[in-house]
Amino acid sequence: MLTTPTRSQLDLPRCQTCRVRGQALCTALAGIPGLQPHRLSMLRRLPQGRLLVSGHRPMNWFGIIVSGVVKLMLNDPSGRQQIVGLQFPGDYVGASGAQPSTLIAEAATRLEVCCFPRNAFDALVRENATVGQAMLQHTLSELDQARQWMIVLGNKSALERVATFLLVLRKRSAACGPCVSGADGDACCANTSCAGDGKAVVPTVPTPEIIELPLSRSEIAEYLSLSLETVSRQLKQLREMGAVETIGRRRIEIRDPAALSALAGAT
Amino acid sequence: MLTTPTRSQLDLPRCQTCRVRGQALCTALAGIPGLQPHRLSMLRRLPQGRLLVSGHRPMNWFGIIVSGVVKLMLNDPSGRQQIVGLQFPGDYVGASGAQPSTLIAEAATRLEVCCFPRNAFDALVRENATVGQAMLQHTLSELDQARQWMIVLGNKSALERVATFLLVLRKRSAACGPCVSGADGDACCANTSCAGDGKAVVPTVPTPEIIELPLSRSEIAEYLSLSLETVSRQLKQLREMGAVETIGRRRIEIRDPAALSALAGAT
DNA sequence: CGGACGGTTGAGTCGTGTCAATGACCGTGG
DNA sequence: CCACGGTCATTGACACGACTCAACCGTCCG
Repeated sequence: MLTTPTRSQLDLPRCQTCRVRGQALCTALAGIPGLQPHRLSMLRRLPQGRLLVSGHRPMNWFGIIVSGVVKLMLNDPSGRQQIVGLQFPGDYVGASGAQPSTLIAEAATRLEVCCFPRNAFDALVRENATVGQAMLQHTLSELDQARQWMIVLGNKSALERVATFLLVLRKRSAACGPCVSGADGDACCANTSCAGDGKAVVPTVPTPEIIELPLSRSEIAEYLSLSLETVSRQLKQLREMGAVETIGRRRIEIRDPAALSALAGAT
Repeated sequence: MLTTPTRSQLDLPRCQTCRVRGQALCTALAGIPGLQPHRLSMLRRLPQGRLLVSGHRPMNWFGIIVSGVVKLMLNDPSGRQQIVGLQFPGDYVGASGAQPSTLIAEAATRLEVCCFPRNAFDALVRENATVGQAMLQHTLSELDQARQWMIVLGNKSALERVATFLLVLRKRSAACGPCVSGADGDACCANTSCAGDGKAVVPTVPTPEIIELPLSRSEIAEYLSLSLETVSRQLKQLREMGAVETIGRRRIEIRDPAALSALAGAT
Protein backbone atom coordinates (compact mmCIF):
# COMPACT_ATOMS: atom_id res chain seq x y z
CA MET A 1 0.00 0.00 0.00
CA LEU A 2 2.86 2.33 0.71
CA THR A 3 5.42 1.11 -1.73
CA THR A 4 3.28 0.99 -4.86
CA PRO A 5 2.24 4.65 -5.10
CA THR A 6 5.68 5.72 -4.03
CA ARG A 7 7.32 3.78 -6.80
CA SER A 8 4.99 5.10 -9.42
CA GLN A 9 5.67 8.61 -8.22
CA LEU A 10 9.35 8.13 -8.76
CA ASP A 11 9.54 5.79 -11.69
CA LEU A 12 6.88 6.89 -14.17
CA PRO A 13 7.94 10.28 -15.35
CA ARG A 14 6.09 10.27 -18.66
CA CYS A 15 3.01 8.64 -17.23
CA GLN A 16 3.05 11.20 -14.42
CA THR A 17 2.16 14.09 -16.67
CA CYS A 18 0.18 12.13 -19.21
CA ARG A 19 -3.23 13.56 -20.04
CA VAL A 20 -4.85 10.15 -20.05
CA ARG A 21 -3.21 8.73 -16.96
CA GLY A 22 -6.64 8.47 -15.35
CA GLN A 23 -7.47 5.68 -17.80
CA ALA A 24 -8.47 2.46 -16.10
CA LEU A 25 -6.01 0.53 -18.21
CA CYS A 26 -3.14 2.77 -17.20
CA THR A 27 -4.09 2.32 -13.58
CA ALA A 28 -4.17 -1.41 -14.03
CA LEU A 29 -0.79 -1.40 -15.69
CA ALA A 30 0.69 0.79 -13.01
CA GLY A 31 -0.62 -1.62 -10.43
CA ILE A 32 1.37 -4.57 -11.72
CA PRO A 33 4.22 -5.20 -9.31
CA GLY A 34 7.58 -4.76 -10.93
CA LEU A 35 6.21 -3.29 -14.14
CA GLN A 36 7.11 0.18 -15.32
CA PRO A 37 4.69 0.96 -18.12
CA HIS A 38 6.63 3.91 -19.43
CA ARG A 39 9.62 1.66 -19.96
CA LEU A 40 7.59 -0.80 -21.96
CA SER A 41 5.71 1.72 -24.05
CA MET A 42 6.80 4.34 -26.51
CA LEU A 43 5.16 7.65 -27.28
CA ARG A 44 4.77 7.95 -31.04
CA ARG A 45 3.72 11.03 -32.94
CA LEU A 46 1.91 10.38 -36.18
CA PRO A 47 0.83 12.74 -38.93
CA GLN A 48 -2.74 13.19 -40.05
CA GLY A 49 -3.76 10.56 -42.56
CA ARG A 50 -1.44 7.85 -41.33
CA LEU A 51 -2.87 4.35 -41.47
CA LEU A 52 -2.73 2.61 -38.11
CA VAL A 53 -4.59 -0.58 -38.91
CA SER A 54 -5.45 -1.79 -42.34
CA GLY A 55 -7.10 -5.10 -41.77
CA HIS A 56 -4.87 -7.46 -43.60
CA ARG A 57 -1.59 -6.87 -41.93
CA PRO A 58 -2.26 -6.82 -38.21
CA MET A 59 -0.36 -4.30 -36.18
CA ASN A 60 2.52 -5.40 -34.09
CA TRP A 61 1.66 -2.91 -31.38
CA PHE A 62 -1.20 -1.85 -29.20
CA GLY A 63 -1.77 1.83 -28.46
CA ILE A 64 -3.54 4.20 -26.14
CA ILE A 65 -4.38 7.50 -27.77
CA VAL A 66 -2.88 10.39 -25.87
CA SER A 67 -3.95 13.21 -28.14
CA GLY A 68 -5.70 13.48 -31.48
CA VAL A 69 -8.55 11.58 -33.07
CA VAL A 70 -8.59 8.29 -34.95
CA LYS A 71 -11.31 7.37 -37.41
CA LEU A 72 -12.37 3.77 -37.81
CA MET A 73 -13.55 2.92 -41.29
CA LEU A 74 -15.18 -0.03 -42.89
CA ASN A 75 -15.36 -0.76 -46.55
CA ASP A 76 -18.88 -0.79 -47.76
CA PRO A 77 -18.99 -3.64 -50.29
CA SER A 78 -20.45 -1.17 -52.77
CA GLY A 79 -17.15 0.62 -52.81
CA ARG A 80 -17.83 3.55 -50.57
CA GLN A 81 -16.26 3.87 -47.18
CA GLN A 82 -18.10 4.46 -43.98
CA ILE A 83 -16.70 5.80 -40.73
CA VAL A 84 -18.03 3.52 -38.02
CA GLY A 85 -16.41 5.14 -35.04
CA LEU A 86 -14.08 7.77 -33.70
CA GLN A 87 -11.45 7.14 -31.09
CA PHE A 88 -10.48 9.94 -28.76
CA PRO A 89 -7.72 10.37 -26.20
CA GLY A 90 -7.96 7.56 -23.70
CA ASP A 91 -9.32 5.12 -26.26
CA TYR A 92 -7.36 2.22 -27.66
CA VAL A 93 -6.11 1.31 -31.06
CA GLY A 94 -5.23 -2.14 -32.20
CA ALA A 95 -7.24 -4.42 -29.92
CA SER A 96 -8.25 -6.43 -32.92
CA GLY A 97 -11.04 -8.93 -32.68
CA ALA A 98 -10.53 -12.57 -33.35
CA GLN A 99 -11.17 -12.76 -37.06
CA PRO A 100 -9.29 -10.05 -38.90
CA SER A 101 -12.02 -7.75 -40.11
CA THR A 102 -11.63 -5.20 -42.83
CA LEU A 103 -11.48 -2.45 -40.27
CA ILE A 104 -9.23 0.44 -41.09
CA ALA A 105 -7.95 2.88 -38.51
CA GLU A 106 -6.56 6.16 -39.74
CA ALA A 107 -5.30 9.26 -37.99
CA ALA A 108 -7.98 11.90 -38.51
CA THR A 109 -5.67 14.49 -36.97
CA ARG A 110 -2.13 14.64 -35.78
CA LEU A 111 -1.72 12.00 -33.18
CA GLU A 112 0.17 11.03 -30.07
CA VAL A 113 -0.13 7.37 -29.22
CA CYS A 114 1.34 5.47 -26.31
CA CYS A 115 2.42 2.24 -27.96
CA PHE A 116 3.11 -1.17 -26.45
CA PRO A 117 4.72 -4.02 -28.33
CA ARG A 118 1.92 -6.40 -29.13
CA ASN A 119 3.50 -9.55 -27.79
CA ALA A 120 4.39 -7.95 -24.52
CA PHE A 121 0.96 -6.44 -24.15
CA ASP A 122 -0.82 -9.66 -25.00
CA ALA A 123 1.26 -11.35 -22.35
CA LEU A 124 0.22 -8.72 -19.83
CA VAL A 125 -3.41 -9.32 -20.63
CA ARG A 126 -2.96 -13.05 -20.41
CA GLU A 127 -1.21 -12.94 -17.07
CA ASN A 128 -2.93 -10.10 -15.27
CA ALA A 129 -6.63 -10.42 -14.78
CA THR A 130 -6.95 -6.76 -13.87
CA VAL A 131 -5.54 -5.70 -17.21
CA GLY A 132 -7.92 -8.02 -18.99
CA GLN A 133 -10.72 -6.62 -16.87
CA ALA A 134 -9.88 -3.09 -17.87
CA MET A 135 -9.81 -4.09 -21.52
CA LEU A 136 -13.13 -5.84 -21.17
CA GLN A 137 -14.78 -2.90 -19.46
CA HIS A 138 -13.55 -0.51 -22.09
CA THR A 139 -14.67 -2.78 -24.90
CA LEU A 140 -18.10 -3.19 -23.36
CA SER A 141 -18.46 0.53 -23.14
CA GLU A 142 -17.42 0.90 -26.77
CA LEU A 143 -20.06 -1.65 -27.64
CA ASP A 144 -22.61 0.45 -25.80
CA GLN A 145 -21.54 3.49 -27.72
CA ALA A 146 -21.71 1.65 -31.01
CA ARG A 147 -25.26 0.62 -30.25
CA GLN A 148 -26.20 4.13 -29.27
CA TRP A 149 -24.82 5.25 -32.58
CA MET A 150 -27.11 2.84 -34.39
CA ILE A 151 -30.00 4.95 -33.18
CA VAL A 152 -28.38 7.99 -34.67
CA LEU A 153 -27.95 6.27 -38.01
CA GLY A 154 -31.27 4.53 -37.92
CA ASN A 155 -33.79 6.93 -36.50
CA LYS A 156 -32.47 10.44 -36.59
CA SER A 157 -32.98 13.13 -39.19
CA ALA A 158 -30.11 14.93 -40.84
CA LEU A 159 -30.36 17.90 -38.52
CA GLU A 160 -30.48 15.70 -35.45
CA ARG A 161 -27.46 13.79 -36.62
CA VAL A 162 -25.33 16.85 -37.12
CA ALA A 163 -26.40 18.27 -33.76
CA THR A 164 -25.65 14.95 -32.09
CA PHE A 165 -22.25 14.84 -33.70
CA LEU A 166 -21.36 18.27 -32.40
CA LEU A 167 -22.49 17.32 -28.91
CA VAL A 168 -20.36 14.20 -28.98
CA LEU A 169 -17.36 16.28 -29.94
CA ARG A 170 -18.14 18.76 -27.23
CA LYS A 171 -18.32 16.06 -24.62
CA ARG A 172 -15.08 14.41 -25.65
CA SER A 173 -13.26 17.68 -25.99
CA ALA A 174 -14.34 18.71 -22.53
CA ALA A 175 -13.14 15.41 -21.17
CA CYS A 176 -9.59 15.70 -22.40
CA GLY A 177 -8.90 18.94 -24.20
CA PRO A 178 -9.53 19.85 -27.83
CA CYS A 179 -7.44 16.91 -28.97
CA VAL A 180 -6.93 18.38 -32.40
CA SER A 181 -4.29 19.20 -34.93
CA GLY A 182 -4.39 22.92 -35.68
CA ALA A 183 -1.04 24.54 -35.96
CA ASP A 184 0.10 23.51 -32.54
CA GLY A 185 -1.31 22.88 -29.12
CA ASP A 186 -1.57 26.40 -27.78
CA ALA A 187 -3.68 27.49 -30.71
CA CYS A 188 -6.55 25.87 -28.90
CA CYS A 189 -6.13 28.01 -25.83
CA ALA A 190 -5.76 31.11 -27.96
CA ASN A 191 -8.99 30.36 -29.73
CA THR A 192 -10.97 30.08 -26.60
CA SER A 193 -9.96 33.54 -25.55
CA CYS A 194 -10.14 35.31 -28.89
CA ALA A 195 -13.60 34.00 -29.57
CA GLY A 196 -15.18 36.36 -27.12
CA ASP A 197 -14.91 39.42 -29.31
CA GLY A 198 -18.10 40.74 -27.80
CA LYS A 199 -20.52 40.53 -30.65
CA ALA A 200 -23.98 41.83 -29.81
CA VAL A 201 -24.37 41.03 -26.15
CA VAL A 202 -27.14 38.47 -26.12
CA PRO A 203 -28.74 37.52 -22.82
CA THR A 204 -28.29 33.77 -23.19
CA VAL A 205 -24.60 33.77 -24.03
CA PRO A 206 -22.25 32.45 -21.38
CA THR A 207 -18.62 31.78 -22.12
CA PRO A 208 -18.33 30.99 -25.80
CA GLU A 209 -17.44 27.40 -26.44
CA ILE A 210 -15.31 26.53 -29.40
CA ILE A 211 -14.72 23.05 -30.61
CA GLU A 212 -12.27 21.89 -33.20
CA LEU A 213 -13.61 19.63 -35.90
CA PRO A 214 -11.35 16.64 -36.36
CA LEU A 215 -13.10 15.81 -39.62
CA SER A 216 -13.73 17.48 -42.94
CA ARG A 217 -17.27 17.93 -44.20
CA SER A 218 -17.09 14.85 -46.34
CA GLU A 219 -15.73 12.83 -43.44
CA ILE A 220 -18.53 14.07 -41.22
CA ALA A 221 -20.90 12.96 -43.96
CA GLU A 222 -19.33 9.51 -44.00
CA TYR A 223 -19.66 9.29 -40.26
CA LEU A 224 -23.29 10.40 -40.19
CA SER A 225 -24.28 8.55 -43.34
CA LEU A 226 -25.31 11.71 -45.10
CA SER A 227 -24.17 13.44 -48.23
CA LEU A 228 -21.68 16.20 -47.65
CA GLU A 229 -24.13 18.67 -49.16
CA THR A 230 -26.69 17.76 -46.55
CA VAL A 231 -24.16 18.20 -43.76
CA SER A 232 -23.44 21.64 -45.09
CA ARG A 233 -27.11 22.52 -45.26
CA GLN A 234 -27.80 21.38 -41.73
CA LEU A 235 -24.88 23.37 -40.40
CA LYS A 236 -26.31 26.37 -42.14
CA GLN A 237 -29.64 25.77 -40.52
CA LEU A 238 -28.07 25.42 -37.08
CA ARG A 239 -26.34 28.69 -37.77
CA GLU A 240 -29.57 30.39 -38.77
CA MET A 241 -31.23 29.05 -35.65
CA GLY A 242 -28.50 30.61 -33.58
CA ALA A 243 -27.31 27.35 -32.09
CA VAL A 244 -23.82 27.49 -33.53
CA GLU A 245 -21.45 29.66 -35.48
CA THR A 246 -18.91 28.34 -37.95
CA ILE A 247 -15.40 29.71 -37.75
CA GLY A 248 -13.39 28.84 -40.79
CA ARG A 249 -13.60 25.24 -41.88
CA ARG A 250 -12.49 23.38 -38.85
CA ARG A 251 -13.90 25.26 -35.95
CA ILE A 252 -17.36 25.71 -34.53
CA GLU A 253 -18.63 27.87 -31.76
CA ILE A 254 -21.47 26.44 -29.77
CA ARG A 255 -23.68 29.38 -28.92
CA ASP A 256 -26.63 27.62 -27.40
CA PRO A 257 -25.86 24.17 -26.03
CA ALA A 258 -29.39 23.72 -24.73
CA ALA A 259 -30.93 24.40 -28.12
CA LEU A 260 -28.39 22.12 -29.77
CA SER A 261 -29.22 19.40 -27.33
CA ALA A 262 -32.91 19.81 -28.02
CA LEU A 263 -32.33 19.71 -31.75
CA ALA A 264 -30.28 16.56 -31.35
CA GLY A 265 -33.34 14.85 -29.96
CA ALA A 266 -31.78 14.48 -26.52
CA THR A 267 -29.22 11.63 -26.10
CA MET B 1 -3.77 -33.75 -18.31
CA LEU B 2 -5.44 -37.06 -17.83
CA THR B 3 -7.69 -36.21 -14.98
CA THR B 4 -9.23 -33.08 -16.44
CA PRO B 5 -10.80 -34.54 -19.56
CA THR B 6 -11.80 -37.62 -17.69
CA ARG B 7 -13.58 -35.65 -15.05
CA SER B 8 -15.40 -33.56 -17.56
CA GLN B 9 -16.49 -36.71 -19.30
CA LEU B 10 -17.99 -38.00 -16.13
CA ASP B 11 -19.09 -34.92 -14.33
CA LEU B 12 -20.57 -32.61 -16.92
CA PRO B 13 -23.61 -34.39 -18.18
CA ARG B 14 -25.56 -31.33 -19.23
CA CYS B 15 -22.56 -29.62 -20.77
CA GLN B 16 -21.74 -32.84 -22.61
CA THR B 17 -24.75 -32.68 -24.83
CA CYS B 18 -25.12 -28.93 -24.92
CA ARG B 19 -25.49 -27.42 -28.36
CA VAL B 20 -23.20 -24.54 -27.55
CA ARG B 21 -20.49 -26.48 -25.75
CA GLY B 22 -18.03 -25.46 -28.48
CA GLN B 23 -18.22 -21.90 -27.16
CA ALA B 24 -14.84 -20.50 -26.16
CA LEU B 25 -16.23 -19.42 -22.82
CA CYS B 26 -17.50 -22.90 -22.05
CA THR B 27 -14.13 -24.32 -22.92
CA ALA B 28 -12.43 -21.82 -20.67
CA LEU B 29 -14.79 -22.63 -17.83
CA ALA B 30 -14.31 -26.34 -18.29
CA GLY B 31 -10.58 -25.79 -18.13
CA ILE B 32 -10.62 -24.36 -14.63
CA PRO B 33 -9.29 -26.98 -12.28
CA GLY B 34 -11.83 -28.04 -9.70
CA LEU B 35 -14.70 -26.22 -11.34
CA GLN B 36 -17.77 -28.01 -12.61
CA PRO B 37 -19.64 -25.47 -14.67
CA HIS B 38 -22.85 -27.45 -14.80
CA ARG B 39 -22.98 -27.42 -11.02
CA LEU B 40 -22.61 -23.69 -10.90
CA SER B 41 -25.05 -22.87 -13.68
CA MET B 42 -28.71 -23.49 -14.14
CA LEU B 43 -30.59 -24.07 -17.37
CA ARG B 44 -33.57 -21.76 -17.43
CA ARG B 45 -36.40 -21.85 -19.92
CA LEU B 46 -38.06 -18.53 -20.57
CA PRO B 47 -41.17 -17.66 -22.55
CA GLN B 48 -41.21 -15.33 -25.51
CA GLY B 49 -41.47 -11.73 -24.45
CA ARG B 50 -39.76 -12.13 -21.09
CA LEU B 51 -37.56 -9.23 -20.10
CA LEU B 52 -34.02 -10.31 -19.29
CA VAL B 53 -32.37 -6.97 -18.72
CA SER B 54 -34.13 -3.70 -18.29
CA GLY B 55 -31.37 -1.25 -17.64
CA HIS B 56 -32.19 0.06 -14.24
CA ARG B 57 -32.25 -3.06 -12.20
CA PRO B 58 -29.12 -5.01 -13.15
CA MET B 59 -29.47 -8.72 -13.45
CA ASN B 60 -28.12 -10.92 -10.75
CA TRP B 61 -27.07 -13.53 -13.23
CA PHE B 62 -25.06 -13.95 -16.39
CA GLY B 63 -26.28 -16.23 -19.12
CA ILE B 64 -25.20 -18.09 -22.21
CA ILE B 65 -27.97 -18.55 -24.70
CA VAL B 66 -28.48 -22.23 -25.50
CA SER B 67 -31.47 -21.90 -27.81
CA GLY B 68 -33.70 -19.10 -28.95
CA VAL B 69 -33.07 -15.50 -29.86
CA VAL B 70 -32.79 -12.41 -27.70
CA LYS B 71 -33.40 -8.92 -29.01
CA LEU B 72 -31.47 -5.99 -27.60
CA MET B 73 -33.39 -2.76 -27.63
CA LEU B 74 -32.57 0.83 -26.92
CA ASN B 75 -35.01 3.58 -26.21
CA ASP B 76 -34.86 6.23 -28.82
CA PRO B 77 -35.29 9.49 -26.91
CA SER B 78 -38.12 10.33 -29.29
CA GLY B 79 -40.13 7.53 -27.80
CA ARG B 80 -39.71 4.82 -30.37
CA GLN B 81 -37.71 1.73 -29.70
CA GLN B 82 -34.94 0.41 -31.85
CA ILE B 83 -33.54 -3.07 -31.93
CA VAL B 84 -29.79 -2.67 -31.86
CA GLY B 85 -28.80 -6.29 -31.94
CA LEU B 86 -29.86 -9.91 -31.85
CA GLN B 87 -28.24 -12.53 -29.67
CA PHE B 88 -28.20 -16.09 -30.87
CA PRO B 89 -27.26 -19.39 -29.25
CA GLY B 90 -23.71 -19.13 -28.01
CA ASP B 91 -24.01 -15.43 -27.32
CA TYR B 92 -24.16 -13.94 -23.85
CA VAL B 93 -26.74 -12.01 -21.93
CA GLY B 94 -26.05 -9.77 -19.03
CA ALA B 95 -22.43 -8.74 -19.45
CA SER B 96 -23.36 -5.18 -18.72
CA GLY B 97 -20.95 -2.38 -19.38
CA ALA B 98 -19.74 -0.09 -16.66
CA GLN B 99 -22.37 2.63 -16.70
CA PRO B 100 -25.82 1.13 -16.68
CA SER B 101 -27.20 1.96 -20.08
CA THR B 102 -30.83 1.91 -21.03
CA LEU B 103 -30.34 -1.34 -22.86
CA ILE B 104 -33.22 -3.74 -22.74
CA ALA B 105 -32.89 -7.44 -23.51
CA GLU B 106 -36.04 -9.35 -24.28
CA ALA B 107 -36.70 -12.90 -25.35
CA ALA B 108 -37.70 -12.69 -29.00
CA THR B 109 -38.58 -16.37 -28.95
CA ARG B 110 -38.80 -19.08 -26.37
CA LEU B 111 -35.44 -19.34 -24.75
CA GLU B 112 -33.06 -21.68 -23.03
CA VAL B 113 -30.34 -19.89 -21.12
CA CYS B 114 -27.49 -21.34 -19.14
CA CYS B 115 -27.37 -19.03 -16.14
CA PHE B 116 -24.56 -18.34 -13.70
CA PRO B 117 -25.00 -16.39 -10.49
CA ARG B 118 -23.49 -13.00 -11.15
CA ASN B 119 -21.24 -12.84 -8.13
CA ALA B 120 -19.79 -16.23 -8.78
CA PHE B 121 -19.28 -15.49 -12.44
CA ASP B 122 -17.67 -12.13 -11.79
CA ALA B 123 -15.32 -13.86 -9.41
CA LEU B 124 -14.43 -16.38 -12.11
CA VAL B 125 -13.64 -13.57 -14.52
CA ARG B 126 -11.59 -11.78 -11.92
CA GLU B 127 -9.55 -14.80 -10.99
CA ASN B 128 -9.15 -16.64 -14.27
CA ALA B 129 -7.44 -14.76 -17.04
CA THR B 130 -8.62 -17.30 -19.63
CA VAL B 131 -12.24 -16.64 -18.79
CA GLY B 132 -11.68 -12.91 -19.04
CA GLN B 133 -9.91 -13.54 -22.32
CA ALA B 134 -12.85 -15.43 -23.72
CA MET B 135 -15.21 -12.67 -22.63
CA LEU B 136 -12.98 -10.07 -24.21
CA GLN B 137 -12.72 -11.94 -27.49
CA HIS B 138 -16.44 -12.40 -27.68
CA THR B 139 -17.10 -8.76 -26.87
CA LEU B 140 -14.62 -7.62 -29.48
CA SER B 141 -16.34 -9.72 -32.06
CA GLU B 142 -19.72 -8.30 -31.06
CA LEU B 143 -18.22 -4.86 -31.47
CA ASP B 144 -17.12 -5.84 -34.96
CA GLN B 145 -20.61 -7.02 -35.76
CA ALA B 146 -22.15 -3.86 -34.39
CA ARG B 147 -19.91 -1.82 -36.65
CA GLN B 148 -20.75 -3.95 -39.64
CA TRP B 149 -24.38 -3.34 -38.88
CA MET B 150 -23.80 0.39 -39.00
CA ILE B 151 -23.10 -0.02 -42.68
CA VAL B 152 -26.40 -1.76 -43.10
CA LEU B 153 -28.24 1.05 -41.33
CA GLY B 154 -26.21 3.78 -42.92
CA ASN B 155 -25.64 2.86 -46.51
CA LYS B 156 -27.99 0.17 -47.62
CA SER B 157 -31.31 0.43 -49.37
CA ALA B 158 -34.45 -1.17 -48.01
CA LEU B 159 -34.11 -4.19 -50.28
CA GLU B 160 -30.49 -4.68 -49.36
CA ARG B 161 -31.31 -4.48 -45.68
CA VAL B 162 -33.97 -7.12 -45.83
CA ALA B 163 -31.76 -9.41 -47.89
CA THR B 164 -28.90 -8.87 -45.47
CA PHE B 165 -31.13 -9.66 -42.54
CA LEU B 166 -32.20 -12.95 -44.07
CA LEU B 167 -28.60 -13.87 -44.76
CA VAL B 168 -27.64 -13.14 -41.18
CA LEU B 169 -30.41 -15.41 -39.98
CA ARG B 170 -29.32 -18.08 -42.40
CA LYS B 171 -25.78 -17.94 -41.16
CA ARG B 172 -26.69 -18.10 -37.51
CA SER B 173 -29.23 -20.83 -38.06
CA ALA B 174 -26.69 -22.91 -39.89
CA ALA B 175 -24.21 -22.44 -37.08
CA CYS B 176 -26.39 -23.78 -34.31
CA GLY B 177 -29.75 -24.93 -35.54
CA PRO B 178 -32.81 -22.79 -36.22
CA CYS B 179 -32.94 -21.69 -32.63
CA VAL B 180 -36.56 -20.76 -32.81
CA SER B 181 -39.85 -21.18 -31.03
CA GLY B 182 -42.12 -22.92 -33.49
CA ALA B 183 -44.27 -25.65 -31.98
CA ASP B 184 -41.52 -27.41 -30.12
CA GLY B 185 -37.87 -28.29 -30.22
CA ASP B 186 -37.77 -31.15 -32.67
CA ALA B 187 -38.91 -28.97 -35.53
CA CYS B 188 -35.42 -27.51 -35.34
CA CYS B 189 -33.67 -30.80 -35.80
CA ALA B 190 -35.68 -31.52 -38.89
CA ASN B 191 -34.59 -28.26 -40.43
CA THR B 192 -30.99 -28.69 -39.50
CA SER B 193 -30.68 -31.85 -41.47
CA CYS B 194 -32.10 -30.17 -44.52
CA ALA B 195 -29.71 -27.27 -44.27
CA GLY B 196 -26.63 -29.38 -43.83
CA ASP B 197 -26.56 -31.37 -47.03
CA GLY B 198 -27.07 -30.58 -50.67
CA LYS B 199 -24.16 -28.25 -51.26
CA ALA B 200 -22.27 -30.79 -53.28
CA VAL B 201 -25.06 -31.52 -55.69
CA VAL B 202 -26.78 -29.04 -57.94
CA PRO B 203 -25.79 -25.52 -58.85
CA THR B 204 -29.19 -23.88 -59.23
CA VAL B 205 -31.75 -25.69 -57.12
CA PRO B 206 -30.29 -27.32 -54.04
CA THR B 207 -32.29 -28.62 -51.14
CA PRO B 208 -34.79 -26.00 -50.11
CA GLU B 209 -33.55 -24.04 -47.16
CA ILE B 210 -36.07 -22.92 -44.64
CA ILE B 211 -35.34 -20.41 -41.94
CA GLU B 212 -37.52 -19.49 -39.01
CA LEU B 213 -38.05 -15.81 -38.42
CA PRO B 214 -37.52 -14.99 -34.77
CA LEU B 215 -39.11 -11.58 -35.31
CA SER B 216 -42.44 -10.22 -36.45
CA ARG B 217 -42.60 -7.81 -39.38
CA SER B 218 -42.70 -4.82 -37.14
CA GLU B 219 -39.73 -6.10 -35.15
CA ILE B 220 -37.80 -6.65 -38.34
CA ALA B 221 -38.66 -3.09 -39.22
CA GLU B 222 -37.31 -1.87 -35.89
CA TYR B 223 -34.15 -3.82 -36.42
CA LEU B 224 -33.59 -2.58 -39.95
CA SER B 225 -34.77 0.95 -39.28
CA LEU B 226 -37.53 0.71 -41.84
CA SER B 227 -41.27 0.96 -41.64
CA LEU B 228 -43.05 -2.35 -41.45
CA GLU B 229 -44.81 -1.57 -44.71
CA THR B 230 -41.48 -1.24 -46.43
CA VAL B 231 -40.29 -4.55 -45.01
CA SER B 232 -43.39 -6.17 -46.39
CA ARG B 233 -42.89 -4.61 -49.80
CA GLN B 234 -39.27 -5.69 -50.00
CA LEU B 235 -40.17 -9.25 -49.06
CA LYS B 236 -42.70 -9.19 -51.83
CA GLN B 237 -40.09 -8.03 -54.25
CA LEU B 238 -37.67 -10.73 -53.17
CA ARG B 239 -40.48 -13.19 -53.73
CA GLU B 240 -41.18 -11.85 -57.20
CA MET B 241 -37.51 -12.05 -58.02
CA GLY B 242 -37.53 -15.69 -57.05
CA ALA B 243 -34.97 -15.30 -54.30
CA VAL B 244 -37.24 -16.40 -51.48
CA GLU B 245 -40.64 -17.79 -50.73
CA THR B 246 -42.67 -16.89 -47.67
CA ILE B 247 -44.30 -19.71 -45.77
CA GLY B 248 -46.86 -18.43 -43.36
CA ARG B 249 -45.72 -15.54 -41.22
CA ARG B 250 -42.71 -16.86 -39.49
CA ARG B 251 -40.98 -18.96 -42.07
CA ILE B 252 -39.05 -18.21 -45.20
CA GLU B 253 -37.62 -20.46 -47.83
CA ILE B 254 -34.44 -19.30 -49.40
CA ARG B 255 -34.65 -20.34 -53.02
CA ASP B 256 -31.64 -18.62 -54.43
CA PRO B 257 -28.96 -17.83 -51.87
CA ALA B 258 -26.63 -16.46 -54.52
CA ALA B 259 -29.20 -14.01 -55.79
CA LEU B 260 -30.05 -13.03 -52.25
CA SER B 261 -26.43 -12.44 -51.51
CA ALA B 262 -26.08 -10.29 -54.58
CA LEU B 263 -29.16 -8.29 -53.66
CA ALA B 264 -27.76 -7.77 -50.18
CA GLY B 265 -24.81 -5.98 -51.71
CA ALA B 266 -22.41 -8.66 -50.55
CA THR B 267 -21.46 -8.38 -46.86
C1' DC C 1 -69.18 -17.06 -37.10
C1' DG C 2 -67.02 -12.71 -35.97
C1' DG C 3 -63.51 -9.91 -33.73
C1' DA C 4 -58.70 -8.94 -33.30
C1' DC C 5 -54.27 -9.00 -34.73
C1' DG C 6 -50.63 -9.10 -37.95
C1' DG C 7 -49.63 -8.55 -42.53
C1' DT C 8 -50.26 -6.74 -47.35
C1' DT C 9 -51.19 -3.28 -50.75
C1' DG C 10 -52.10 1.47 -52.54
C1' DA C 11 -51.76 6.78 -53.01
C1' DG C 12 -49.51 10.91 -51.82
C1' DT C 13 -45.83 13.62 -49.42
C1' DC C 14 -41.38 14.89 -47.68
C1' DG C 15 -36.54 14.38 -46.87
C1' DT C 16 -32.32 13.45 -48.64
C1' DG C 17 -29.29 12.18 -52.52
C1' DT C 18 -27.57 13.48 -56.98
C1' DC C 19 -25.88 16.58 -60.31
C1' DA C 20 -24.08 21.00 -61.26
C1' DA C 21 -22.35 25.61 -60.51
C1' DT C 22 -20.53 29.05 -57.55
C1' DG C 23 -17.84 30.67 -53.73
C1' DA C 24 -14.37 30.61 -49.77
C1' DC C 25 -10.10 29.08 -47.90
C1' DC C 26 -5.10 27.67 -48.02
C1' DG C 27 -0.67 26.74 -49.53
C1' DT C 28 2.51 27.86 -53.33
C1' DG C 29 5.37 30.61 -56.05
C1' DG C 30 6.42 34.88 -58.06
C1' DC D 1 3.26 40.85 -49.93
C1' DC D 2 -0.04 39.57 -53.37
C1' DA D 3 -1.68 36.69 -57.30
C1' DC D 4 -2.54 32.12 -58.36
C1' DG D 5 -4.36 27.43 -58.45
C1' DG D 6 -6.42 23.56 -56.20
C1' DT D 7 -9.16 21.79 -52.70
C1' DC D 8 -12.88 22.10 -49.83
C1' DA D 9 -17.32 24.05 -48.79
C1' DT D 10 -21.70 26.19 -49.99
C1' DT D 11 -25.83 26.77 -52.53
C1' DG D 12 -29.48 25.61 -55.96
C1' DA D 13 -32.67 22.55 -58.93
C1' DC D 14 -34.55 18.24 -59.41
C1' DA D 15 -35.64 13.22 -58.80
C1' DC D 16 -36.41 9.22 -56.23
C1' DG D 17 -36.89 6.23 -52.24
C1' DA D 18 -38.98 5.46 -48.05
C1' DC D 19 -42.44 7.12 -44.71
C1' DT D 20 -47.20 8.19 -43.61
C1' DC D 21 -51.90 7.54 -43.82
C1' DA D 22 -55.44 4.52 -45.02
C1' DA D 23 -57.86 0.60 -46.69
C1' DC D 24 -57.96 -4.24 -47.27
C1' DC D 25 -56.93 -9.18 -46.47
C1' DG D 26 -55.81 -13.55 -44.18
C1' DT D 27 -55.20 -16.11 -40.12
C1' DC D 28 -55.77 -17.29 -35.52
C1' DC D 29 -58.79 -17.78 -31.53
C1' DG D 30 -62.65 -17.20 -28.76
